[in-house]
Amino acid sequence: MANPAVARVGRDTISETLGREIVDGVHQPGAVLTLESLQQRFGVSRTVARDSVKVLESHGLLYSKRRIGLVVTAAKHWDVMSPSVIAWRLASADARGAFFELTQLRIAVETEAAALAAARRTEVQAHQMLDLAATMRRLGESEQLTEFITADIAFHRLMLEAGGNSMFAALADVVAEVLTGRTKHGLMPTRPMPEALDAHDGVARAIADQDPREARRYMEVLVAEVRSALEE
Amino acid sequence: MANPAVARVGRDTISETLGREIVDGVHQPGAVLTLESLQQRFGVSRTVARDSVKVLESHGLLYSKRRIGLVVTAAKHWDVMSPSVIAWRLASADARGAFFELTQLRIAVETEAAALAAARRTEVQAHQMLDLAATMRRLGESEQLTEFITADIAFHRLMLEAGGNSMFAALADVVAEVLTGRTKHGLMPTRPMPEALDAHDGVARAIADQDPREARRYMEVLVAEVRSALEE
DNA sequence: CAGAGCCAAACATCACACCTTTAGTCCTTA
DNA sequence: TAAGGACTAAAGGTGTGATGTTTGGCTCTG
Repeated sequence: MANPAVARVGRDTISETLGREIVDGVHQPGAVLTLESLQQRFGVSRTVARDSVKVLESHGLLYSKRRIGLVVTAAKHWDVMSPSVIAWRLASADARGAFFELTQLRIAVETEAAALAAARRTEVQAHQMLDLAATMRRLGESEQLTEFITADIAFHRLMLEAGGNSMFAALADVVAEVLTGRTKHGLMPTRPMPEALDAHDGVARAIADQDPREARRYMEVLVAEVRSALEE
Repeated sequence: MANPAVARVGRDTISETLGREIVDGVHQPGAVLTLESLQQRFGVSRTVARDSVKVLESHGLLYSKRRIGLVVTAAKHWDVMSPSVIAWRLASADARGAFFELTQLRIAVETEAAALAAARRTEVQAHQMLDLAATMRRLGESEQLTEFITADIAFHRLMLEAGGNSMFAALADVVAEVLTGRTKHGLMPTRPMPEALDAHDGVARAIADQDPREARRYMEVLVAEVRSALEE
C-alpha cells in the first residue's frame, strides 16, 4: 500500500466527493485546485486524480488549464441535465431548489410526452398503461402509499418511453426522483386525491384510444395540481 | 515525436471521434474495444487513451470492464441530454431523427418556460424581450433571414433564462441549434409567417405584463406551428 | 514606461512496471 | 458425467518518474 497515513478512498469516490462539493458551493466558481492537492487529499496517484478530474470536466464543473490548475466553473456552465449533476444537486444544500427546477421540467415535458405517447404507443403499452392506472387507483384508495408511488413511477416511465423520443425517455429517472421526492418535500398528500386518480385514468384511456388531444388535456389536469402544490 | 508513422491526433479528437462513431453506429452496442487498440489507432499513450475513455464513459456511451475491455453501450443508456451527445447525434447519420427529438423537447419546454418567464422576468429582461420581438418583425418583414434567426435565437434564449430555472436555461443552446437547423431540414419558410411574428410579439408583451397565462397561450400558438411543420 | 525575453509552475503526455479482477479452461471428484 | 474448484492469462487499474508544452508573471533593457 502506497500511503497508509492518508485515508484512501474508492476510485469513484473522488469525483463524487468533489462533484458534490462544487455543486454545494464549497469551491466557489473561479477557485483553483491542483492535481497535487487532490493527490494529497485523497492519497492517490496522479493517474487517479486525473481520471476524476476528467469526469468533472466532462460535466462542466471545472476545466483544467496549464500553468494554472483546475478552475471551478460557474453553475451556468454545468451540465445540469446530466444524471450525475442532478444527483449532486439533489444531495446539496439547495436540494429544494433543484427539486423545484426538476418538477418544472417534468411538468413541461410530460404534457407533450402524453400527447406523443398517444400517437406512438404500441398495443402492449396501451394495456400496461391501463393496468397501471387501475393499480394506482386500488393502491391509492387503500392508502398504500409506498406501493402507490412505485406504480406511479412505472406509469410515468411507461408513458415517457411510449412516445419513442429518447430525450423524453431519459427524463424517466428525473420523474421518478421527483415522484419519490414529493413526500420528502411535503408536496404529497397521504392519500392521493381522487382527481389525480381520475386524471391518470384519463391519460391512460386517451393514450389507449390514440387520442393525443385528450391525453394532453388530462395530463394538464395532473400537472396543474402539481404546479399549484409548488406555488403554495 | 514518439511515432511519426501513425497519424497523431489532437487530444480531444479521440473522444470526439469515438463519440461520433458510437452514436453513428460504427460500433454496435456490445462491441468491445480495448485500450491497446485505441493506442494503436490514434498513436497515443495509455494515459491519453484512458482519458478519452473516461469522457465517453461519463456520458454513458461505453463502460470498461476488467479482463474484457471497453464495452459499447446501447443508446438507451446514453446521456442524451448532454451537449456533447447532442452534438454527436446531430452530426450522425440520424441527424434528422435527433433534430426531431430536440424539436419536440423544445416544444415541450418552451410553453412552460414562457409562463415561468412571465412570472419571474426582471424589468430589463421585459424591455429586451419587447425589443427583440420588434427587431424580429422588422427583419422578418424585410426577409433578412440570417439576421432574423439570430434575433429569434436571442429572443428564445432570453425567455428561457428569464424564468430562472437553470435547466430551462441549459436548453437555450438546444433551441438555438433547432432554430438554426430548421432551414437545413426544410422546416423554415423563406419569410417568417406573420402569425409567428404576432405570436412572438404576444409572448413578449405577456411576459412584460407578467401574465403567465397569456404568455403560455401565445407560446402555444408558436409551438403549434412548429408542431404542424414537424408532422408534414 | 513599454515591450521583449526569460523563468518557473502546472498540466499533458509518455513509458514502464506492477496490481487486481475475472472469463474461461482444465482438472478433480463425487 | 456433471458439479465444482483451482489455475491462467487477458485486460483494465494504479503508481512513478521523466519529459514536453503552455503560459502567467517577473525582470531587464532601451
